[in-house]
Amino acid sequence: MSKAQEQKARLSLEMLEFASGMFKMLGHPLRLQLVELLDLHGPTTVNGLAELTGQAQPTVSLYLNRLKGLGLLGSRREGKETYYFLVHPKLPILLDCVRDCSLE
Amino acid sequence: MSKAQEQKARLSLEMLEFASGMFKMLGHPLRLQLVELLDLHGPTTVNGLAELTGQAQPTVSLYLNRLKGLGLLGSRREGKETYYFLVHPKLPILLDCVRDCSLE
DNA sequence: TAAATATATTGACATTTATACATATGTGAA
DNA sequence: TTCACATATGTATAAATGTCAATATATTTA
Repeated sequence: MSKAQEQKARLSLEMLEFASGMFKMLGHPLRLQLVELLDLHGPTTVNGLAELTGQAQPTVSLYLNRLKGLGLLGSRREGKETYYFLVHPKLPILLDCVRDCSLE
Repeated sequence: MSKAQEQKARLSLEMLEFASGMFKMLGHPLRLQLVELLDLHGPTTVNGLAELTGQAQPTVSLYLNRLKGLGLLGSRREGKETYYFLVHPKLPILLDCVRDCSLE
């Protein structure tokens, strides 16, 4: 089977569940903004993101944890601070899609 | 400003609202499956999609209308049947992202 | 150990959303 | 107009989610 045919194979129900879960997680303005800011600024602390978004710290922390739980983000602790960063390889592509849309 | 810099401009709150609304709409297994099937098969009737997904007709009709309302799908009536089809230009790109993920 | 700072967790409430079912609307053929 | 079929809409209940305040945990410094 050629590569093009492979790419157009029908998605399994399992994959649909997984992918829709991803989209659902991005289907919230603040969560999408957090991902976008991490794409622009690289690893950032919870308070840094709270200031950039103007949201309360517990709210930001909660969403960052949920994004991490789904495999979209990672985190590392440095002293008192926790830096979050993108880990899922497709996120920059999705964000570029969104940026393209905003230019049209 | 270079094209690369344009592409990395920070998204407006308006755009974040709009884009997260799109992702939210795709954040449901059946809605994502409907979009995927329309990408694979081209324009398809409501009953056709109900059979392909195994879901009840009212459920499929409801979701198709919501996808259309957000500008992701279009429809045309031919006699008794209504054909739905993709209209948003970024959907095939997003679906290819998902298909790529399922191969890794 | 105590205090200060950064982050994570919990609980309560309102709102939204999913789901299933019944039914209404619209179309073409008899 | 009446019937049969395709689609759309409405309703009710259950489940999931957002939001925010209070509080707990963890780390560093005094």
